Amino acid sequence: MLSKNNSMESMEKKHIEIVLIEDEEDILELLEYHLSKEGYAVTGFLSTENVEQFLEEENPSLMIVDRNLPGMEGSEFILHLRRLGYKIPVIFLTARNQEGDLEEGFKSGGDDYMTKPFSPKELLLRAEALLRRSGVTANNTVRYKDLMLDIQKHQLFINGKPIDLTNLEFRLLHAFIKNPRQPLDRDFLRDEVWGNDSTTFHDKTINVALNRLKKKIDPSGEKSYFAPVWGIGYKLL
Amino acid sequence: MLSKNNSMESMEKKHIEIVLIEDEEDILELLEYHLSKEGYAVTGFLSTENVEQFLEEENPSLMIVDRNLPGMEGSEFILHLRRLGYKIPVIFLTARNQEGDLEEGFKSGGDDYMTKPFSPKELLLRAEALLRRSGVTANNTVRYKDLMLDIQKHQLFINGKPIDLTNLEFRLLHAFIKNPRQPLDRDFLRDEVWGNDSTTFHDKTINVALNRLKKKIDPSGEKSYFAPVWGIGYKLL
DNA sequence: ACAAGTCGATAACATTTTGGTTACAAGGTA
DNA sequence: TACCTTGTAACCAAAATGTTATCGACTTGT
Repeated sequence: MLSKNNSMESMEKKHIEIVLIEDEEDILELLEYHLSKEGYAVTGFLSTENVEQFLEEENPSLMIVDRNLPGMEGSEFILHLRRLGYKIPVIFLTARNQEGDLEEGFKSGGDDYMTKPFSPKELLLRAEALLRRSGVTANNTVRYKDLMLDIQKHQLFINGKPIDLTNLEFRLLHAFIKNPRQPLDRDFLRDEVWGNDSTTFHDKTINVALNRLKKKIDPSGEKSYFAPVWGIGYKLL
Repeated sequence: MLSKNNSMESMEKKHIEIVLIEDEEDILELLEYHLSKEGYAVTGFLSTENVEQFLEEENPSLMIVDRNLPGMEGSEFILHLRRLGYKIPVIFLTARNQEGDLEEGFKSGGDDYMTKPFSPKELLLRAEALLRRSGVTANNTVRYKDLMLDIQKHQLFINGKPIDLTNLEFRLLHAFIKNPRQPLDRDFLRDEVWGNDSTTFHDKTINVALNRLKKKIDPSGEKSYFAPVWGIGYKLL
């Protein structure tokens, strides 16, 4: 009964990303465990380092941040992010419990504030409430293997590294990622990527376009994302 | 100094309505006092009775509700309101501190939860944070990096230095600051900045307008706030 | 296995599309 | 009128995409 319920929740929340910043490793692991169990996709950090870079690539729905971090203070970091225009919901964690801290946390743009020790259950409830209130923004991304296509940003990431694609290349790759391992024939690609209106459509247009795409996402040719299907078209491996 | 600050805050928040439901009269009065002092328009109730009728007439921005009320339980009442489609933000108050209560409060649609005794200061901070997250913006400035847009004054500040913008330039920059790092396509900008009524809309209108904006906010071109997204539009970096 | 035919890969070149910039015109406002 | 704002047009540059040619690889029939 319980496990069934959990698996159902996993299904629902699978796409919700949460960022966790906490320098005490055991607490970080504990929270990661609880959040993952609920079906959230959790990414943990031991400091604010690298978090900003992460945010440029992903669009997490929530951040849970310790106030007391090595290097940059948690609230300082959030204030910094707010100044940069990030509106992501934030729950602060703190060992201290002085009103000044509380105020600093909220004033720097936090949405909620929990004082250690707290029950994981309460954190989950507060996270859920905050996500509900924020109107959980579904992450508009499509993934395949190490490829990640952010539709909104119109950007491809390979292992987190951004790769610039042209419009045509983007549509082409999108078509393949939507149908992985499927041979896509030339007619389908013409409709899907180019639009079926073109009366004159040269045979080799697709070849050349795919060739350019291949070179851009795998210049050394070591990964071989695509394979030709003779007489039909191509497929994404 | 303090009073001056308070009066300024009052000016800003004057129009924000808060509903308070609390059966202990002394607590009700205490909270009414603190909230009013901050400039909120507070309406207090000793029970859930009549609240629904009140909501039909007014649109308060926040409700602060005791869990333990005569007649109908606070969480039960909020659940009832949620079922009716009310999305108003809710902060629960409770004397008890058992996890079951907490869960019931959040599950019934509450946004935050405070256990008595609590400091009025913390309640104010939490109320403010929740209002901010709900989009009730008492302050009308938008920031992005070193850009600060004062909506009311219709003025841009760069590192505190005022820069005069034309109407069009202001709307354009506002659109971008509201969606930082996102490519905004030409159709979106036409709707958002120009208004979709225009039948004849030249291709280059946006180019020229953005060009003028770029020159005005960064004459030397060293900061590169904007980047073109080929075939799509532009984005604010 | 081999030859012919078909299709894909690739590179070079051509064309089209799109963005940047400037100058000028139309309209509004002090 | 003298400005200021905004739209329009013209031109150029850059980027993206299409076209063509050549080569090589696979398939098939004998």
